[in-house]
Amino acid sequence: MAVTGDETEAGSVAAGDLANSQMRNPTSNRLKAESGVGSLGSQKPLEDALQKRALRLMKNREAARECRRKKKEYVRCLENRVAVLEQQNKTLIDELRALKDIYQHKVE
DNA sequence: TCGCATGGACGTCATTCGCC
DNA sequence: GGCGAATGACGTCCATGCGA
Repeated sequence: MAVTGDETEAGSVAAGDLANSQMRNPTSNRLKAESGVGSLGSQKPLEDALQKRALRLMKNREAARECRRKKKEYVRCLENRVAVLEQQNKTLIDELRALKDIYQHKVE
């Protein structure tokens, strides 16, 4: 466990990640292209596009968190099930051994 | 003590899936 | 078909452990 949930919770983006994402994503250029806003004309469509993008990123960020939480829970459940089944298997093997033993003594 | 390997968590993008 | 939610893939950061 390196980074606790509390440290990076609730929209506090790690500085490195922020820089990273800005480096990788030529967002403003793409938005300009998408919104049809060039060097001239109203800034409104661009603002709308930026706002829409920010909202989408925020929602996706939260969705990703929830997705990871569910995945971890799922894995935990599977691990528990494995433990239970292994125990059952041991018990059944012991039972079988005991029954074989009883049978053997009766035959003799 | 330093450099490296590893693992966990994160954000973003691309894709898939289900609903309208 | 379009749209939003869910998820896989990827790159990054950070903490920790370990050997030189």
